Amino acid sequence: MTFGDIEIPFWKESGHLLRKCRVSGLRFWTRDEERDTCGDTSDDPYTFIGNPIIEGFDSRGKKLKDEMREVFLSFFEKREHSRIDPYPVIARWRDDIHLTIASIADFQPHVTSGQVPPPENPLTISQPCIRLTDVAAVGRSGRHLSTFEMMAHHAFNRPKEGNVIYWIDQCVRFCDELLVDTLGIDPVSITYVENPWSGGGNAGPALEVIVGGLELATLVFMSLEEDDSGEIEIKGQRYSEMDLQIIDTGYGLERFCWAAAGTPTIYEAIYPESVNWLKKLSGFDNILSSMEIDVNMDSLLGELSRLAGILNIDVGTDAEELYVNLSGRLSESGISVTVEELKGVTEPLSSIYAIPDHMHAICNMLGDGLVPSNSKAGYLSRMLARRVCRMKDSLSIQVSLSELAAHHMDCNLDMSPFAQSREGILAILELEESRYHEMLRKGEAAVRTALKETPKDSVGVDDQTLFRLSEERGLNPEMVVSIARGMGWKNLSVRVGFAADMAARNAKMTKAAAKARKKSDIFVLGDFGATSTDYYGDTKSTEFTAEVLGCLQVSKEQLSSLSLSSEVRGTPTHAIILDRTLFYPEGGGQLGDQGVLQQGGVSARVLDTRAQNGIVIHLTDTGLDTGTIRGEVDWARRKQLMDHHTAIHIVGGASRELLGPHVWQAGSSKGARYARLDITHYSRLSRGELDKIEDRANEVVSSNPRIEKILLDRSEADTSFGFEIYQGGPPKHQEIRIIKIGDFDTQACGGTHHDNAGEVGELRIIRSSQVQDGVERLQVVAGETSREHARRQERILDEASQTLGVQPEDLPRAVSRFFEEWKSQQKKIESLEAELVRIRTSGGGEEAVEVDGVRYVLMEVGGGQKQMMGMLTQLTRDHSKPTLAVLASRDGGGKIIIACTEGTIAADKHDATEILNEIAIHIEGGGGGRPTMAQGGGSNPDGIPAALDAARELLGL
RNA sequence: GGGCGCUUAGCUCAGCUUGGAAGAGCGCCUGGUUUGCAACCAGGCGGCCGGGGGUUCAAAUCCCCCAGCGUCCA
Repeated sequence: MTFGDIEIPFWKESGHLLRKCRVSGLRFWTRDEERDTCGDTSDDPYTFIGNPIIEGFDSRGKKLKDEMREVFLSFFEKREHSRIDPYPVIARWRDDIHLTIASIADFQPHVTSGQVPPPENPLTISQPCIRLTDVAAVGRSGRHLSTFEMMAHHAFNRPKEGNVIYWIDQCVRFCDELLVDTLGIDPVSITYVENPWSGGGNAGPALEVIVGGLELATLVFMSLEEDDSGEIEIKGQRYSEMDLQIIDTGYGLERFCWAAAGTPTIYEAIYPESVNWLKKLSGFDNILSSMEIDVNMDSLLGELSRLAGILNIDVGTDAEELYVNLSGRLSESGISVTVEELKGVTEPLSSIYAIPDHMHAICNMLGDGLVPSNSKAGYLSRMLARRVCRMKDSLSIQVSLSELAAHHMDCNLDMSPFAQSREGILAILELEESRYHEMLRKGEAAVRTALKETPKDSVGVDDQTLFRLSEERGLNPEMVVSIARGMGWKNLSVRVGFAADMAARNAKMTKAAAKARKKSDIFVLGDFGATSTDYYGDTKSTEFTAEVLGCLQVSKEQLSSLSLSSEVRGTPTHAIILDRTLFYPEGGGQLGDQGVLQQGGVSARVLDTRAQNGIVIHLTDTGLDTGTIRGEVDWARRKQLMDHHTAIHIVGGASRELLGPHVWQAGSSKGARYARLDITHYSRLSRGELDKIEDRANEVVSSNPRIEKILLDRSEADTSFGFEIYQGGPPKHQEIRIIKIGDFDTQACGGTHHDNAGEVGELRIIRSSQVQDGVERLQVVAGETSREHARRQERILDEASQTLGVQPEDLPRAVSRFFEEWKSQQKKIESLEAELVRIRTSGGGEEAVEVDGVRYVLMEVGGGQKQMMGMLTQLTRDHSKPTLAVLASRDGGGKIIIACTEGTIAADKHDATEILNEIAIHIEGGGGGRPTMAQGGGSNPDGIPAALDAARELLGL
């Protein structure tokens, strides 16, 4: 028996036969003696369209989903599974993915690695998931969705400890019983296909459950983990058995609904209200009747679904290519439509189908408190919102994005589990749509500029231009072409294959970027045990004795990878490891402690403190021997760090309270001199809003609530406080340290905090800036730093107002008056200079000599380059007086400008650049320009007369 | 997290590749034309070319840093 083969008693008991698929070559189990394909191949059409394979469900849409979900969950509840609530679609407990992509994602990595026990065992859940990898196929394929619910039953077994809930045989029995007995599916139509699964560091045998050409579920028996010395090899990676053996199943709720509804596409089964509404709004029926296609619509759509499912639409698949393909395949099935007709029907239809799917994803994401942004998870929601905007534009639908959302929430969503309010979602989407329109508006100018060199009758745009417009301006090729057509490039189109090339280009760039990424431990720490972290015991104690376990030299490479903060004074030479410490190592955005370690007569300054794998590293300026030391933490600095850290929690809580549940911590940093907090928010913050947050935060400080520090088990922390506690990022340990500031704010945090909020004293939000779209950075000072900040501000004001001789409160008015005066004086100087130029050049002067019809003016003048330019213009503008002018000034190291009247005999006879190059040596400089106008400068102003003499000589004057 | 782009007149943007007197359209002001409006004609006002450093005789233009804004990918 090879890996992936599944031999269980159930097969025999239930009359299943083992077959090998003649198309895919995979082994599968079936009750159908005649069957020779596994069910999920290009030879297995959907059989349920117009002919549901699951009976007894008359409803559609949300009601159908609710009923189907309930059947599933209660089925497993009756079989000893505990039902648990779904997790958010934003996977904030993980740092490797942004979105929840499967039910098992809820339990990765902490539960699946065995660190933390599952919340229930066995359990059943229906987890909303979002996957954007196939987003281009949504609406086109008839079955792809970006948002779906993965219904699941999970069991976590520890066979080595004799703790087995159930394994493969029982799992398949549950599945089969659900499909046949509860949902009434014809047992003969079910196939179980063996197809081992691997991903995310784990692997195991798996069964795909296929009915009517549709994969309804996947049963994964996760039993292996990556291990380079493991015995089992899958796809080039070696694996070994892991202690935890996990039943990981996934039943596609929407697919069950589709199979029960038998509609032409999955979208009509789950979003019927939205599809009908959008059809009406876009006048889709009129489009159809005007085309006079002689084909039954439902059978065309059913056929399209079937074919699209088989034709394997991937990201980057070219729509054009697909159409040609589809049209060909349709005619094989006896449906005759041209590519153009097909497009006319399916282009609008694919948008009508995709919009509700995308809205579902958007509402779920925003409901979980996500803020659209231009990076990370926020970007995903923006991308979907922009796709919807484009699609509704192409359908010429006159409703706003937020109206679409309102309709979607009314028909398809239960808003009660969400953190974000309905109004909040609508407000965010209105902003998103206005941003989209702003981008389009700016895009027009970008397209015009980019196509400047392109002839109006071109049929294509070069690839580079399209790549750039897409990456820099957010204009995809179709948008570029449609904008350009509106501006006169009537024949433009996107070349076939471009979309695929662009996807390939992105994939290549991503791959290159991923290669560059790498992170590793800075210090080699060998066998040192974890340091006892005594700083948690009493955050106020500063003196301790400890044993030196080791002392390492700090190398140059280590120093540079440490990237020390600017608050570190001096350069660490040694890394000292103790058995216990009161020095808090940099972590959770709080900088490391400083202080001294004393041993006998030797005193080592601790410049910074770090931690690596639980071992605290004291970075010092002197080495110490093994033995006892006495340590002292710099209390003034620690107090300031604690002030800032506690203040940041309070400001975060106040922001969330005042701005809304979408406010999450996106990063933070706490030093002794200042602290900053990055929060997610969808618009810039006004000073007024900052004041309100500051006031609220100070209110909390002065009400002086107790700050509790609670140690909890991971799963206990999750259930009692929710994911909101992970503001600082995904938890990394099984034991969670909770910082609870009265009833005001609760967060998981490893930092040092006061025991009472009042110890912060006072805090101020100095300013806010935007880190990226959707993330605001608040600069906070607290305690002594806050007072120091106020004093510094006053000093600045005093200094400035003394210089101007005004009272500080008059400063703004005085400054703007001075600025205005300065500008108008600049104007006056300019006009006076022009006047001077007129005077100096009007007479022609004694410097002017006329030879052979050319007037020569050589003179030394005062003033700068600009003034000389003005003179030259005066001298050489008059075509009736051909002139060669050489002006020189001692300004700034010496300047020479030479010009002749263009288009006259003066220009024919002389080359200004040549003359300049000949004479510039006298001022030790150089220069250049056009034959009719040259300018240069040098570093020897006293050479000016010599230069002018040289010019006279050169010109034979 | 990894890229790319933008910042020039009140507004929308050229100019930057290849350094050499800061531009266009719209708006605004004055005058003309018109019964009036719209339109048109002539003229004018309006610029720390985002900030700081560097290279250069010379920087809106080339290089570096900072700030603000936009955008793509994961």
